[in-house]
Order: sequence, then structure tokens, then C-alpha cells
Amino acid sequence: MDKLLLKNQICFPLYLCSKEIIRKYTPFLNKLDLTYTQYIVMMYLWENKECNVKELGKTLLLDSNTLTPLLKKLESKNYITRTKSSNDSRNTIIKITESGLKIKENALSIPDSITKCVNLSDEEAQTLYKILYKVLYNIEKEDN
Amino acid sequence: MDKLLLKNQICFPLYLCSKEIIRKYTPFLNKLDLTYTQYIVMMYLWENKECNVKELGKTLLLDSNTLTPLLKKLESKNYITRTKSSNDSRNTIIKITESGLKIKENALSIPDSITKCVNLSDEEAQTLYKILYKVLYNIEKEDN
DNA sequence: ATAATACAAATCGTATACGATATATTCAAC
DNA sequence: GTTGAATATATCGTATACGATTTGTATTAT
Repeated sequence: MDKLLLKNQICFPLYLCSKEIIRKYTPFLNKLDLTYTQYIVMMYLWENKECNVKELGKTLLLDSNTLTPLLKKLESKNYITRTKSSNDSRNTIIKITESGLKIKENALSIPDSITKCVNLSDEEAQTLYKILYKVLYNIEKEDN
Repeated sequence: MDKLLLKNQICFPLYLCSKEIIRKYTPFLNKLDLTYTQYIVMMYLWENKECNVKELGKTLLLDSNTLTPLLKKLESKNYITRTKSSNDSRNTIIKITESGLKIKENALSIPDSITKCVNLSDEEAQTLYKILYKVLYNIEKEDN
């Protein structure tokens, strides 16, 4: 077997799936004036209300070089505030605003729309989910 | 179950996995002076030798807005040539060069390195592969 | 207390990714 | 054969994504 064929590489369909599912989110997210990355930041904040850039980056596996401009954009949309921590002014505290909380209502139907579109059985979805997190665990394990 | 939690969304681990595996490719690809996207273009060309932008885009699910600058970069590295078709001068013919063929030798060991890093059993990898292509099929099916 | 180190964000440069539009060429209808 | 539709690239603007560096602050060792 030629391992350098696209069809024999596991990363290639992963890359495609990620890209294409995000493409499916786009029309829904446009209504909220969010991109996919902005959306997962908002999901984090709907859950946690407040965090700093480091904590957010640890969950999303993104660094300040990506997050800082993105957070400034969310700030300009009035979905979040960015303030320096008084405890440790190295930290930038990200807080969700009323307005940012409110758009969650408009996001409630998105997951079902995507699920319908992906159209896997519950069992397949569970299996996919488990394997993906296993891959993530395996990959991150090696970094020290 | 709150469907708007990051941990309940299938797209999130997909997005992370794609990003993180590509990160794992980076040190290997640096030695070939390739990015991940350039690498999958080269894989296509190691297989097909010659194509136009449309054909390439159909496989990689990318459009000319992404491919044109990328192909110009590969051209500047002398891995490919870009010429207008004499049959239909709307088409840009992409051909792999000797130099582009030669670097395949240096890529041969990459798939095994990534497989080791991802560290799934053969069965899990097969299952993942099958589900991902099913998702791709389901997603693309809806586009008309 | 101060110098060295560590840490958190921000900034910079390069490379995708993609919607929208522009350009050039070919095809199709009449 | 000329015009309008279709097609294939290319271009433009915006938004990540990330390695490398910079800036500002806090911690630590002496």
C-alpha cells in the first residue's frame, strides 16, 4: 500500500470534514454575526461567563496571537468586554456582556441543524466522538 | 443535555484534531519546505502528475481563491509548473517538475511518523476513516 | 532591594480559507 | 457570425492560524 496516497491518510478526511462542517455552520452563524471561531469562543463564555486569554486558549488550543485580534472583534460587536485584571495586570479578563448572553437564544437551534446535516446514527456519532478525543489525548500526551 | 456546550458538539473535536494533527506534520514538512496544504497538493501531483486548478480543487475542496496563490508559491519553489492549456486557455495546467517528484523520497517516512503519533489501533483508524468519509458524503450530498 | 527569570498578552510576518467580484475564454442560441 | 450564458482562473477583502518576537508585569533568588 502506498501510504502517500491521499486516500490512505487519516488526516486528509479530518481536514476536509472540519472545513466542510464549518462551512455548514456559516449560514447559521452569519445571522448572529459570528464566524465559527468566534462562535466557539462564545460557547465557552456562555458556559463560563468570565476567563482570561490563557484559559480560553487552553480549551480551544489557540494562542494569544490568534485570540487577541478575535477577542477585539467580539469586543467591537459588544459581545464581550476586555479588561486588565487588578490582581495581576498581565491577565486580560474576558467577560461576556448582556448582549453576548442574549444571542445564545438565537444559537439554540444550530446544533440540531448541524446534526441533521452530518446525519450519523447516534452510535456512529458516539464512536466518532470517542475516537477523536482519544486522538487528541494521544497527540497532546507527547508534548512536554 | 445542553447542546450548546463545547463538549456536546461533534464539530469541535473535529476542528481540534484537524488543527493538532496538522501541527504534528509541521516539523516534518518544514524539512521539505512545504506547508500542510502545499503537501496535500504535492500528494495529489505525485499521484496524478498533471491537472488543472478545477480538478485539484474538486479533490481538496478548495477554490481558485485559495489555490492560485498556493500554486504560485509551489511554482516559485520549482516543484510545479503553471501553463495555460492550448486546448482551452481558460485552464491552467499544473505539472509536477523533476524537483517536485524528487522530494517525494523525503516524504516517504512521514505517514508512519504521524500514525505513530495518532496512536490508534488499526480497527479504530479504520472506523474513524469510514465515519469521516460518511460525514463527507452526507454533507456534500445536500449541496445541489 | 535588585537582577534574573518566568509569565501573559500583544504584535508581526506569512500562509491559508473563503465569499464576492473581475477577467478572459469558450459555448450556445439565434 | 454575433450576442448572451457558462466556465475557469485570478483578484480582493476579511478572518483565522501560528511561529517568532516584543512588551509589560510578577516572581524568585540572592
